[in-house]
Amino acid sequence: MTVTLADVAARARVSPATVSRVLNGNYPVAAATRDRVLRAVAELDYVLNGPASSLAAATSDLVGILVNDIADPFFGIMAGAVQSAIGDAEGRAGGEKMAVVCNTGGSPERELTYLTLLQRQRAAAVVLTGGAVEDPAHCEAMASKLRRLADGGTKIVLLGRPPLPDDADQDSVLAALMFDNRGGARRLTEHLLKLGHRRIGYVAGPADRTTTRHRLEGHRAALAAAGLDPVDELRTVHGPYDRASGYESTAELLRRDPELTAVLAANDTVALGACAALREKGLRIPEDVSVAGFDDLPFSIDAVPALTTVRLPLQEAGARAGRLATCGEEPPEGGVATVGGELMARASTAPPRA
Amino acid sequence: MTVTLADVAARARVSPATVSRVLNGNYPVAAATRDRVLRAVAELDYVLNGPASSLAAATSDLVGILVNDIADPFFGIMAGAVQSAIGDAEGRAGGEKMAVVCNTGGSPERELTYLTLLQRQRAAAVVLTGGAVEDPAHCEAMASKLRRLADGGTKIVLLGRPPLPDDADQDSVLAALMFDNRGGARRLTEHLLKLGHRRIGYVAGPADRTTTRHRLEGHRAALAAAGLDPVDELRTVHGPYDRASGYESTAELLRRDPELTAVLAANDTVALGACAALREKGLRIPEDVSVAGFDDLPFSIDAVPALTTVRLPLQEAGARAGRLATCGEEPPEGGVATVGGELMARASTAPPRA
DNA sequence: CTGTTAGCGCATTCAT
DNA sequence: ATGAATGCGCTAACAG
Repeated sequence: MTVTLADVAARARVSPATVSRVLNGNYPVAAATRDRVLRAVAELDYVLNGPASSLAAATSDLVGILVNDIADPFFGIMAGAVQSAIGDAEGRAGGEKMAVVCNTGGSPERELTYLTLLQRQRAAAVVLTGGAVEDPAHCEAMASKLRRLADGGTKIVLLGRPPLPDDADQDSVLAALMFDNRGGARRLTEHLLKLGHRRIGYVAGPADRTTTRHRLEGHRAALAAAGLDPVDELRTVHGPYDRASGYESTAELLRRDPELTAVLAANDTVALGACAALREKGLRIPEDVSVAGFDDLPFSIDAVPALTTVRLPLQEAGARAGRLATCGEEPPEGGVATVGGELMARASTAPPRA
Repeated sequence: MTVTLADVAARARVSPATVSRVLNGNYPVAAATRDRVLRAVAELDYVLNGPASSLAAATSDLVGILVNDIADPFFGIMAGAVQSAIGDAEGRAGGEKMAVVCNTGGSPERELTYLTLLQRQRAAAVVLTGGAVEDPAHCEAMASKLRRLADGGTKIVLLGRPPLPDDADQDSVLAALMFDNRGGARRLTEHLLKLGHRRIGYVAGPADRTTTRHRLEGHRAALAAAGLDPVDELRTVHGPYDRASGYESTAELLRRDPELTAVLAANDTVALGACAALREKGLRIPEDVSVAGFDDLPFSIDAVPALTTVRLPLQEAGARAGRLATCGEEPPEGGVATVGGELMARASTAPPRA
């Protein structure tokens, strides 16, 4: 019923091995033979059996991309860039790697599950995007899972996530590309301080995420440098990285300190929710309250007023991660690189009212 | 080196067949034996070899989700919903299907390439999301590719895409869930007409997409019903489904007719670009020009003014597609179902100036 | 440059 | 309820 490589071989009057060789293109084959084989492939409408091929070769052309939230452009942009880089990397027809994105929904369990599934498929590489959960038990589980994946030949790349705490574990990852969340948040806060703000509320992400912690640390470092109380719990509220959290947390912040003159959000999406809450209270942005986000997602420039934020090179970093995963680029010194963010000062921030 | 099923069998003092049976859970096994096997699996840290398993069983647990643009939440939301539905569908541990999303970037070639890759993997199901390209050659190529996939046992579900033109081809797809793009666009235009608008510009999507065509048809149907020129080419501009297109096309529309009182955009993202262009020209929304989008993505309600649009049940439709793909739900009558959109009249539309 | 040979690791008959 | 035997379709030595 189904056409196999042997059928193609018979039709082209060559051995199965030869067919395999032209299909994989990694071995010299006479041009005439190759043509004959290719013609047979076309005539029989043959499609390679992936599982059989992976079984025999002990590797597959699958590359997994793990994301926390596929509906969030922050991840979508990175995933798209990784995928493009992986597709472009291959020259020969048929030699394409298949990049597949897996949506963990931010759940540690699903993250582990997907890694197991990818391990099962003998994935060629795995790119883990976004902040990691900092729970010790989960960290350990992840580290050992990654080590086993690496032992099985899977390349591991971290994108927007810090290297594993234990150096021995980190050895199993090819490279970690992290964003300068601390620096970005610090510059954002400094920008606000320079404008004259002293009562700044902070809508943070989920408490147990590295991204959340780093951004918060940067924010607090700037406050401390300005002689303000760096750990003013009154002015920090945690919540998910979504619009609703921005809305609710901002309302809460306002309740705690009605005199707030600025709200810093964990990311742009949260900032949008913050704006909505502020506006609903009759507060103008930036005249009454300044607002800033993080990431500079495409919609941020179209917010009204345009959102002050920190631009992260998601596209470039994603592409680089893709090249690293397919060995199209040398890993950075020590396997870790930090890519910076750029402060985009726009209309949503201004000096506080007098 | 790598632990195989045979190793587990040896450790558990049973035959490989028994191990296979407890792992797949589709065969009676004594509780005591099962425990012994599971313990051995845990102790040896065994992970099933996917390719080998797929080869022997002639099927895999991969489900492909094709999207036009993974960075666009329109697709992200659907993909996430499909993925959740697929994950939830499975009861037994280890029996998880692996949903993988493939980013075609809107390119017909990449769409075909991914389908071949999925065919190669003997995917259990494929969900094709978003509008289709209407080029006849590509349609034919797609139809034959889908038929071969279906012949190989892969379930095909169309999500937000019309059934294949040829009934014989459509037989190979399990179900087509389409959005009522025509009806939604028509209601949107009627809303504008009722407000008193007569000079309405339309920023359409790429010319060769079904979604584009249907939305445009709905718009024109409403115009015709109101006695206006339905095919006023002067007031229609095509472009990609992105912000830049909305920006540029709106500028063009304004150039053609500076007296425009409303701009209808192909989707919400495009509408945001349209707003930016309008604002830059010093035009107020909605006092000078009304604007409306389509889809009701999460950010639309936070636009200023809040965007009038048509809400599509992306989440629900995605979940349903996922259930259909995993046979967790009966296909609709005739294999085709249309899900409606809801007009969300918000602040970005108002009567034209007098 | 091409053919021959031997598994890759598992699911599945068929026995028992 | 369990074991033994067979082959899924392909790649990778090894010859020639």
